[in-house]
Amino acid sequence: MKLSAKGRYAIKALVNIATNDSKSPKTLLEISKYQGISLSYLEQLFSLLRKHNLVSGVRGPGGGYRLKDNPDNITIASIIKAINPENISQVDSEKTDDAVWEKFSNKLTNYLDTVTLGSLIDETKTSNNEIDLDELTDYYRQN
Amino acid sequence: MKLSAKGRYAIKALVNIATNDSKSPKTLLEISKYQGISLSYLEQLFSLLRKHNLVSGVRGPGGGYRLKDNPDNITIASIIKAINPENISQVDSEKTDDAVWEKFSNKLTNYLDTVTLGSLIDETKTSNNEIDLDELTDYYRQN
DNA sequence: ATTAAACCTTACAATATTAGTCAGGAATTA
DNA sequence: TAATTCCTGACTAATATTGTAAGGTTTAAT
Repeated sequence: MKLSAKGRYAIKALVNIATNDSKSPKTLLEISKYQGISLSYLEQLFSLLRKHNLVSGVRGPGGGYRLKDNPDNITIASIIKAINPENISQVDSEKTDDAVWEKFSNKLTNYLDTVTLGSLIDETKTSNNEIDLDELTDYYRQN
Repeated sequence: MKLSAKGRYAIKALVNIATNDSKSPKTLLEISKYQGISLSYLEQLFSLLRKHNLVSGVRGPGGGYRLKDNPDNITIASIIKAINPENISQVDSEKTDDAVWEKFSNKLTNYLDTVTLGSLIDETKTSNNEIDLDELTDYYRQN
């Protein structure tokens, strides 16, 4: 479980996509401009995110990226796991005899499994394209 | 909020001290042998931990380190904060305009404020030098 | 056909972290 | 007083992180 700038970029980018009001998918170029990060770096990140089934890419003009699931179903733990290549399984198994760290790591992972993209999105901010049912109900009641 | 090997060493070392059964304080030499890490590196870590009032050193022969507080009162957040010099306040203030990351960081810090050293120590393992009150009560009830 | 975008690969470089050495103190107590 | 330990700071080498650059291929909309 590693928390670094890489993870921060990934989480921010995914929130960016999650809050995308447009019908068409979000391009990495837009995200790169918004976050002030190179397109190339984002491509590397999204290659991993795509391989781990968190996003799906749409090629060609008008293409871009969409989330593969509802923001409320995408956890921070799954994002961090996706971008952290844990190929070094030998090192990992060496470390697993460390009960203390394993216990903490488990606690943290369990927690990050409860934090979703949706929970990071400001609840008051509603999409332009979506209908707020409560507002609509209030409107009808008053008229 | 940075989670790295440095933090792992610090947390492990503090748990090591917390579970120290001996009357005398735990020496860094013992910890360095146990963890397979250099004494000098540990000294650097403990310099920070001491400055942040998490441990107190006892000098001279038979000296070593003790926790400054009960393991249940020492949080992971406070440990990580202690060993991560956040001198780079400019970078921090630049980043604070990032609502998403700030929200996540706050959530994580709040969580790590609830995880204590005590919660990482195996509950079943009781110190040799301490009296288990429940056991004592049971003993008296039976006799 | 042209274009915009994903998608892929490799190389490169700046910076940060990790892990440690070395050298010297200062304080404490057996 | 000598052993033990804390404490400090400077320095270094190896490695990992973080990111850019530069090329390409594939796909689909216009």
